Amino acid sequence: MQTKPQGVSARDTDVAVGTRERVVRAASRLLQQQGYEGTGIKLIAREAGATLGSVYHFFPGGKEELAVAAIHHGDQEFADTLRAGLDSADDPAVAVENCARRLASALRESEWTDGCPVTSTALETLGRAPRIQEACHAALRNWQEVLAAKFRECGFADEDAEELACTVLGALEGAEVTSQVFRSEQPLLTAGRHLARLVRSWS
Amino acid sequence: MQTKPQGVSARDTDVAVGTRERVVRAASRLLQQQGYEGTGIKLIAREAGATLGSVYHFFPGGKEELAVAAIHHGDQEFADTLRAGLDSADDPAVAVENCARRLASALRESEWTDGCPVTSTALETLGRAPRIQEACHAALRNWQEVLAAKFRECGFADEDAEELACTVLGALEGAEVTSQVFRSEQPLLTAGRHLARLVRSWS
DNA sequence: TTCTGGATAGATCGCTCGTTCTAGTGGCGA
DNA sequence: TCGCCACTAGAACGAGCGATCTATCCAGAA
Repeated sequence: MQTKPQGVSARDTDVAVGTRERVVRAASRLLQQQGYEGTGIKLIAREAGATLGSVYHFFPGGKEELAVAAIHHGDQEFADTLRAGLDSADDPAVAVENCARRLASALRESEWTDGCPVTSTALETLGRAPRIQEACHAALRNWQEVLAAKFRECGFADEDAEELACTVLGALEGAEVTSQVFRSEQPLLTAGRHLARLVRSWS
Repeated sequence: MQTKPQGVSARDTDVAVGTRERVVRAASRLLQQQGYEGTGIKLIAREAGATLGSVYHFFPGGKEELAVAAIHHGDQEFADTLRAGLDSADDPAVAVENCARRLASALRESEWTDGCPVTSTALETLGRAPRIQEACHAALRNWQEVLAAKFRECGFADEDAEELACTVLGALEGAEVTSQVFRSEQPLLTAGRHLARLVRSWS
């Protein structure tokens, strides 16, 4: 058990949350915003209200092990967001469009910084950090499965559901990047509308 | 005028190409593969068969100025790829699917490393390097315009063409990232098929 | 031939990186 | 009460970063 966190004014300080969890949350947020190479361990520790010693105590594998844990965290968080959006409507086309709308709102509210939690890290570490790649792969698979489950529930054949989930997730991610660069909700909202049209073309 | 490049065995060495161009090409490739923070100026110089002095001679603005030039280079290269793919068929749906196929082949042949030349850099520098963001923004706009022109040629209304171009580009980029992480052509090929279906839904 | 300035060359600077190391703290079971 | 151990704390290390600097090279103008 950690002693009480007496960090002064760190952004992720939360008295009810243990040091390890605070570090993972800070790492997840910073990786999302600045990527793997651009994020230093010392900054993560400072933002989490922890010290370097604590970070290496919980993650003896260093930066790579911490990144893997952070990606798993972002994985589950994004999956929850996705599920919440999909549950907002029975019709799969409407549900997908609602997902896009929610992502757009969240993006604008974060000043266009909080996009997909793994894209940046995944691209930077391609072919150079297998553990991290594996975590990113698992995250994408997980999100595709969340989408595929919704489509199957709505009567899509297994293969159609799987493939559609792959395309919808990819399109949402691509539109999210576009929205971030353009600093506009429009690309995500347009993608949502077009994806709804695509989904409807099966019925 | 530069003297003859006498770099020994650098990858981008090409006797017919000036030092500045070799540096830009190497920078573009490395930014694409490892992102902005992960790519050192010294490595760029080495890969280009140039020295640090030459790099700072041509790019007194340092790493940021070099990155902007590299992104403009990747911008035009990718636009050419896109145009070539779109010119391969009159039917816009077939053309888009062909684009996806070509991107998938190129990706596999590069061992899944050569994806979109700006995504990684764009995400890493969000809100922290305005010049670079501007270059990425211009690149995305340029590629969207290439797609929109094709759609207009094929009889789409201006607004439909613009919006469809936005979604198609985003979907291709997202599918490309997915293909890179999965080390498989399938996500790009599936996205191509679905995008063709979407395009056809207008006719 | 001499001069000039674009281009090359690489040593060097201050800084930050990821990591390691030792010391210290405090709650809890024996 | 004592000892243990999970945890905190931060100084220190070598390596590599981006950037600066001086020295040199060499084609073509004068």
